[in-house]
Amino acid sequence: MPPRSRAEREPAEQSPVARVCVDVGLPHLDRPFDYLVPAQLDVAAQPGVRVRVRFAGQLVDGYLLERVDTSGHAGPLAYLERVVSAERVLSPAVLALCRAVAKRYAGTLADVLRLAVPPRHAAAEKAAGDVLAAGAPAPPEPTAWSAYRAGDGYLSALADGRAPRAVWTALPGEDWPVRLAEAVTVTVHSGRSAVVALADARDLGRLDAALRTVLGEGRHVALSAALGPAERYRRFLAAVRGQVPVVIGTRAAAFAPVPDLGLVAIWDDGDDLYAEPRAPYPHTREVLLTRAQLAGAGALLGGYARSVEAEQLLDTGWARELIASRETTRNRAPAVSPTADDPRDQSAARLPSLAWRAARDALAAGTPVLVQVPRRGYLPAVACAQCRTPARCPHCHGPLALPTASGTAACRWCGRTSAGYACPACGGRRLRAAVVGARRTAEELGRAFPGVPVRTSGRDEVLATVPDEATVVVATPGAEPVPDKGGYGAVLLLDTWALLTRADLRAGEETLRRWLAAAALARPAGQGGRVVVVADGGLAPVQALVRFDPGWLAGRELAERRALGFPPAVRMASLTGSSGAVADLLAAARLPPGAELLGPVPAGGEQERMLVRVPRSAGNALADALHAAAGVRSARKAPEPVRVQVDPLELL
DNA sequence: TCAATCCGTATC
DNA sequence: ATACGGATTGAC
Repeated sequence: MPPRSRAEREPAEQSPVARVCVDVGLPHLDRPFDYLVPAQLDVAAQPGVRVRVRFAGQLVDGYLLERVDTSGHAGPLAYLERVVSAERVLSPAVLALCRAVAKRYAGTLADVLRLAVPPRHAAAEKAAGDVLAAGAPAPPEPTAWSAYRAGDGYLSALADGRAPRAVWTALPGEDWPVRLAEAVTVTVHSGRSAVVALADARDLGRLDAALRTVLGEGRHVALSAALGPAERYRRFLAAVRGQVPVVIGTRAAAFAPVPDLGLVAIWDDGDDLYAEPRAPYPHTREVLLTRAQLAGAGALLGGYARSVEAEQLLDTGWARELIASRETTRNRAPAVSPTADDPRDQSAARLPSLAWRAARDALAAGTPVLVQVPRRGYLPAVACAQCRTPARCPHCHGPLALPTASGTAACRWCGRTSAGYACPACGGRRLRAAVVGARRTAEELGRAFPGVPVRTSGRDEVLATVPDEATVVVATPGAEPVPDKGGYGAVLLLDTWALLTRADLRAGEETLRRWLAAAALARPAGQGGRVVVVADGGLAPVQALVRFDPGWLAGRELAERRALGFPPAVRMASLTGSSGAVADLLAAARLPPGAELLGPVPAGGEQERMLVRVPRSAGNALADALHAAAGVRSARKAPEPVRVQVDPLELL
């Protein structure tokens, strides 16, 4: 009910001052503003509701953060214009989380709130949430967690209402959705709630199904951007209203409101989908860890692989290791053999003979075969057909694009065509697509294994499962179908050099992560399960795969990051913009002592990038300094923006 | 001396 | 962003 006229408005009797976070993206306005609550809005104007206020002459949206008795503001206060909805979408705990995330990432609270609270959908709000409050779920049964050394202890700690923190290295073949559902269920039984983050819709679907079975129907909601706005808001409201104790979902679910948090969990935290693309670019893992810290909740970082950040949590003692014994791991793992990528040793379909034999034997035994190939165009576009050296432009060293029908390859940077290309390494004159796409690989394999069905699973068309029979599946990383039962008889990892030679700090870790995701779907060696990786057996990621020991590689990588001074061993910020704007920001910033500047390097177009490096202990000071400097610039109406990213994923 | 305009600054 | 205040400029 809007007030009829300005003159009639009177302030509410109790706590007439509302502190409001206005939704403007300007860093220098990143603080609450005080408004008077008109008596008519007294009841609706509760902390956490959306409001509309007049700000600098225009109506803007905002969140009511708190009600207080008096304002420190010297001038007169304006009245709240409207309470958009009485729904309290921002809980105190989530507000505290958003503030911490904004601080950590040098961003504004308004920006983080946009990530945390989905857009309102009035119709969904009106339709009274009728999520069925199901009866008590079945008591948890003894679980397969005892295969891990501290597994039972971890679960009983959750059941006892404590807050254990662990990095969990899942066994090959592990039914991880069920294990996660068990951890969530014992937490719910302790009277607390849980939040679980998954990288993509497929993983989300698997955990969703496991929770229905283990926890019971109607006790959780799954949030993802793929839902329409109405359904997304409806499920968010179910959580806000305390109708479900468990929220699972992709990135944004890490902010989901649940009462009395007992556990945060994330599966496969190395997946780069967890890096939020919108300002201030927080990483889901960091959001959840911050949340566990603030709420005193347990934390579980699970995966077949181990990220360097997870390794660091073990190294600092923040989390404990949840891992099976070497013996158990050996018993569950397939046999892994590296084989050289030698063009002279190729049987059918460009397969090295070892890989071909492994596939043939698995098919003969009536088991499925998984072939993992990198996504087409993944990196170097074109390579020498003979020695596979990536083809580079002779003029500017940019990558060459696929040869056109006329046989010339054009540079993707400078556009020059090089008709008479000769490989600088071997003198070869023929070029080929560096990564053979999944589809063509499938055609070639179909010819190599006549009579066997060959299917593909890629980004555009993902197969969820594969039956336990003689079938070849060609999949790109992340799209590997899960075997109905038993597991693959053979897993072939092809064109691995395209992953390994990526110019990325995380290439080794990322390669192992993708290999393990495929290899973990193979049968144990005792049941004939084999993995053939077409790569040099001396490489560290290959050794880690052979031993199924991702912790070993993560430890090495962490040591290397320390030596090189890269995150997570240090805190870094990247500043991207025009060279003038970046210099301007740095001039305005009071960087903490010992801050080191790296760069500038060109960052595409007119843009360039500077890196600022500080010890981890100065991370907060760095973020504060950059946020303040951005505020000074925006107050001055500096025309050119600078993008500030703290610990960005792609650093090289 | 006054009004139109420019610039800087706060935005409750 | 926009709105306001104080300074600046130009014409009477």
